[in-house]
Amino acid sequence: MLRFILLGFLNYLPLNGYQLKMLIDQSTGHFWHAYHSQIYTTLQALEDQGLVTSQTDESDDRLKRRTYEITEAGRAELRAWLSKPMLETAQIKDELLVRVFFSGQRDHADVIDELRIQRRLHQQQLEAYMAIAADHLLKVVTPEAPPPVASLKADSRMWTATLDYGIRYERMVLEWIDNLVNQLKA
Amino acid sequence: MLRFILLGFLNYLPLNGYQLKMLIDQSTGHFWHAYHSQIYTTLQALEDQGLVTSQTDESDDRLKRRTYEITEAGRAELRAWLSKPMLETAQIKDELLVRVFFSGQRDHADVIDELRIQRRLHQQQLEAYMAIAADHLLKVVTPEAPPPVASLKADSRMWTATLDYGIRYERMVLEWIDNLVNQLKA
DNA sequence: GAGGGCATGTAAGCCGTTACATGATTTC
DNA sequence: GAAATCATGTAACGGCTTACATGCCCTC
Repeated sequence: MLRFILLGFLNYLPLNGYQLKMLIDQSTGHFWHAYHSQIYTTLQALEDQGLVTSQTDESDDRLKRRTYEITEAGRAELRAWLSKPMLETAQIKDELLVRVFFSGQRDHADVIDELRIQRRLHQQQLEAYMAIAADHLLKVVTPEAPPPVASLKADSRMWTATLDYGIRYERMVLEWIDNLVNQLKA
Repeated sequence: MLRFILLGFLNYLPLNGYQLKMLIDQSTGHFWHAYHSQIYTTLQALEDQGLVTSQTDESDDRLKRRTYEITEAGRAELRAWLSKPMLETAQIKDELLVRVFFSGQRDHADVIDELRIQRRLHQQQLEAYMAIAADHLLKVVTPEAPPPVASLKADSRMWTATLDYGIRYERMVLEWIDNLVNQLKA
């Protein structure tokens, strides 16, 4: 999965591993996070498969900075992946729900405490999402240059859609927690 | 994680691997699924650690049926896990969101088609959740006997809470998809 | 006797997590 | 000169997925 995220970003412009990590943390990481270790190894794998090329920037400094560029094969791979629609839904994996499921015999007060911790965290996440301006992402991808791709507007709309998902998700969780806490207090 | 799910169920009553698989599929599997291969190997690991014991039923047939029972150490392990509250939120991992994120350059019609497939699947899941009566789970766990644990009522409430989560989640996703489809059509 | 449900296992491989490890540049 | 940020890697491990493999029992 991460391979497609990397190809997806490199499809916009050449980037190094560190920049990819930053981009992911601020965008796709909210629904598919990755550690830098995995990013570097996956980039290596993509290069071995000829889907990206890399070059060390010798020009301006002695920093071992490696910039990755997508190849035509890489773009084809990305397009092929996108063209095959998902036919199942994503599986939820949420430890909190497992904990709640088996919390029947726990002290209600303890369960409520835990739910309140979660509530605070989700509240923070909601606020973080709402603070992200829609065009913020545009700025991240294109620091001080005009868009390298013709219509980043269509992309921007999709980015906003995933942000919208995050907001709806966090609101839903907050409502669920509030509802459950109230029930447990009664 | 699966270890705690297994301990959680075995904390109610002794079960074999197959029964655990069935129970998971119908309950916790909605937020933490598991393949039978992992269930059997994890049960073996739990036994090696003295958290469960097993015995082959020789009594009535030649079927190699192995029933697992939780030990006192197992109950302690489960209690210890439950008593330590989660301090982070679960990470979402949703391929659909990754796909949407990078779908800016795709044909809108194709994206809409894909979203409609997802809509149908989520609609079905929502209906499945709503069809599950709250006491259904009670029946699954205690087929034709009185509850082995004093108050399964408290547990039942928690099970219902996770089911409620599922319903809220599916509704949220449906609304998000409808909203996005409408936007893409405009 | 064919198919579906009951029942249990092994093994390879992939992906992701955690930890270890290093070093330059920039800012206070 | 200390701390934060930029920048890149390796390695061990654990958990999950996929595939392979087997065999009984019951119903049609």
